[in-house]
Amino acid sequence: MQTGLSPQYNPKEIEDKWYHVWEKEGSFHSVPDTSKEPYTIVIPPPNVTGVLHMGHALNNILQDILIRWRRMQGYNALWMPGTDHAGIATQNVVERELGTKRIKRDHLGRERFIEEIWKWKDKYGSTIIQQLKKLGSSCDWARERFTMDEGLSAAVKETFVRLFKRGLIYKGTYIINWCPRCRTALADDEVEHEEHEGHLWHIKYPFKDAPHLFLIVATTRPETMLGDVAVAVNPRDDRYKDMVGEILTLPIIGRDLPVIADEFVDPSFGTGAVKVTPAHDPNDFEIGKRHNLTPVVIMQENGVMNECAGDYEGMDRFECRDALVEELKLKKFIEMVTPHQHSVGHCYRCHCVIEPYLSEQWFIRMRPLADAAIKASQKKSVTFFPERWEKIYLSWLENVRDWCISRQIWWGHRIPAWYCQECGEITVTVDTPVKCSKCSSITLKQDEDVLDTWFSSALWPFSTMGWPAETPELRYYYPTSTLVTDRGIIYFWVARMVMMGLEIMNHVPFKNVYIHGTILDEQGRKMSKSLGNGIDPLVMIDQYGADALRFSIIVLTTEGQDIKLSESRFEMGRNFTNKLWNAARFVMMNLEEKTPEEVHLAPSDYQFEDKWILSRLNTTIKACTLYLEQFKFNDAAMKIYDFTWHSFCDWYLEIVKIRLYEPVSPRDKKVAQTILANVLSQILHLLHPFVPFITEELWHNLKKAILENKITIRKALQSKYLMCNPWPREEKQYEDAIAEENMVVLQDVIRAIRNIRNKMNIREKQKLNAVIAVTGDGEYDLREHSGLLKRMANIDHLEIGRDLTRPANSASEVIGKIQAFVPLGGIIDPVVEKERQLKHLQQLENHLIVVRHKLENKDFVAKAPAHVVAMEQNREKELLEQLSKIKLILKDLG
RNA sequence: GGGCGAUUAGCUCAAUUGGCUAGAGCACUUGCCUUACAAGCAAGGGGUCAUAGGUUCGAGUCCUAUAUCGCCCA
Repeated sequence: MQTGLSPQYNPKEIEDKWYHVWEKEGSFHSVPDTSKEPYTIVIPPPNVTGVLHMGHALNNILQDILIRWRRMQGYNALWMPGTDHAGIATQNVVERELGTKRIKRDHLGRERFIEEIWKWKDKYGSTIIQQLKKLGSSCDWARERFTMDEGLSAAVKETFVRLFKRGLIYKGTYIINWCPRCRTALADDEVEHEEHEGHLWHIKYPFKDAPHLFLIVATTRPETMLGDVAVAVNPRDDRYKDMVGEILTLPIIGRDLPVIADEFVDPSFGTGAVKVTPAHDPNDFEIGKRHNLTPVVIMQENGVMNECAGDYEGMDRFECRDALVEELKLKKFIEMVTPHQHSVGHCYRCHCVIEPYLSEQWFIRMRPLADAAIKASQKKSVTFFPERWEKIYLSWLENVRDWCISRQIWWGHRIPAWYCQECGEITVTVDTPVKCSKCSSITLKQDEDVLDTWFSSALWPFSTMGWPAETPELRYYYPTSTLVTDRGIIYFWVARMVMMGLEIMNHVPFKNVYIHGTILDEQGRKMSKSLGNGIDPLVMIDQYGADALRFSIIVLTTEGQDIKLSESRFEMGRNFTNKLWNAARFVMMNLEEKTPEEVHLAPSDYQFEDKWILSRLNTTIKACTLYLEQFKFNDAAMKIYDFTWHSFCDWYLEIVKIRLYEPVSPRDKKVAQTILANVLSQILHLLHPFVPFITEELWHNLKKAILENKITIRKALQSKYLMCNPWPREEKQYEDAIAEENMVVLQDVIRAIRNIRNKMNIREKQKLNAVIAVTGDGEYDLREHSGLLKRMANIDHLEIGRDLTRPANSASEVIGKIQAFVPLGGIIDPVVEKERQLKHLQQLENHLIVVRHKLENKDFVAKAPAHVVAMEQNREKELLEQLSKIKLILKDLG
């Protein structure tokens, strides 16, 4: 018996091989074909700077399962891959690298710096793509896109121009979030808020006309007082009512500050009087507008104080804070300092403290776009799985503010707006204009800024399909079917894609959104580089194999819950792939015939166990398909796992060994071989989306063995590769409830006898005799299955009959209406046996108490459904019968 | 401050929408290298379902509080 397969599964020998074959054969490639239904997923494009982490792994495994499954189901499945140019992140990476060579981007200039980034991208940008391939991702690589490539850039420009013309994009001067390190504006959701232990400084502002009197304001950011233009109080605050209209003197600087009244001021915060710094605080900006105050900007773009900061010019903002507080203390302007916890915004790219900053930027008017996106989910044009995420999506859309889309960096899509140097007119067009649209001057200068990366990502579902060109792809694949992503980018990406899809394409970009959990470490913390608690998926693939990684991760993924992960969890997947490997090895070893003959089977050829395993398989196919339709990946995986291991391997393989080793007829052996091959083949099909490599490898070996040995396969071996074969279908004719019920009884009896063997210290190899007594009419004709029973429990002489009595010196077990007696003669340990029986007696009595308690409750009998009552009554009867049997045995034992 | 999620076996998680004695993987105990697999086989042990009330004939499941932990938003 040789199969050429090693007794241990070695993933390294096969994974790369199959990936290359699939790719070379174009198996991942999809082309529009109106005779087939499309199933489309666009990948959440990873950053070009990215390196595969566990979050990516989970995200892409889920997508690959869906794509492979739908492809097998006959859909024209497209998984559109690509990467994101990640403006700020990529620019930071390249700047850092140049920094090691003591080169600054300002020295290089814009064009040469961008050249450097492209060079970097060409060199490292495909890292994560190669890593996705290691996972087995069946993306259509021929269609791979990059958010900065020509087509996508055209889509960005076209969208910008359209939105501008529709009045949805405007330019204006507002308070935005400014990162002094990245030297750019950020959108609201690009700011991460963290609670900080800070201080509340109470500062005395003297009255101009009475410098010995003060009004005290409280602030968490004292350095911003340099930009103060007023002090505001609540108009209903009696403490300050009389002071409204008075003039204060800004300490240090000496600027006049009017005391103004504004509803916004919360009388309970601090002293109830707040300094107003319109250039450095969003609320103050609004107050400033209401009161016609001129903002004073006190900081440069790099966080260094400017000329308006007086003596503090040239000082970093935090140094300035310390120095200024010192000076205020010295000059007795500090009333008091109290500890104060407040939330501080940080840049999501560099973690630097964000500065609210007055600046002229481009914005998208969000209200109309958000309203459309809200309607889309309310109408279920977009459905979230699990559905609770819809609320998160809605709450953001309902409260969204205008989106600042301009970034003061160099790497990205340059804003298609040109300024006339003569008349100041702004021309917004897709193609570079030659002259001003108003005065025809040719002195045009393009806006220096680039667009937020998420602007281009928002177009991803249609820009990747060729839009703005009217491509067959766009018509065929849009809208896409499912989006799979992490909850972290519901705002950044999912909501914005919906808005842009509706605005530009007049249709949502995807029907379903599946939000999966976040991968955490063993202690439930997020995996991060700084904590060093990450698990590298590539190391895990190297150690356990990609399939083991995939299967383990999926088994742990329950309904969008977060996943606590440790390295040892991958053993589960490895053990399973090894089990599968060996089960297949066993099947193939036993298909081999010297002179194979073709036999066509009829259902009448099937033995009991054949009918049983086919019925179980059928149930498994049905459940697995249903679970996948509901995005219950782990239930689907567990179902096949359980069937493969605990039905097929533990029972079917063991039961049919006798038919393979000592066949009663060549035909019956052939029957067993055929069922083995067929069931294994179906298992490989069901498992393929989860563990693509090992299943493809085994299926090819199996296919070869099937053909060589003239096995009639249940399904024609259609495709060249398993990945292109049809997904198994539920077939009613294989359903066999009786076979399933009977097998449960047989398994119970076999386990009971094995238990006796174990408890009495009798080796497995030693044959025993057994007497099986069936009470009453004996629902199960055990005699029909006595062969199976004898073999599986290693019984020599077996007597089966109605109401047989217990032979002397027997160990016994009660299994429902059946009693199994194992005569042990001198080797029985009466003490152990009595203990066993007493324990069982106790269990049954406990159960009886519960059942009787229910039945004695009149309300239960009256109000519970009849079948529930009948069930309990029946149980009571069974329990009483079993108890009487055990009591009899105990009496015998003395 | 608001919202969401979690709390079930030593650990990590299930439980088909309220109805059999709450399941699985890992870990544990006992016995096995039985030629598919020791990454394995066979047989076991292990749970006051966070707490307190409530609804119901019946609650891990529904409701109301409370506690602890986590995430998001302000």
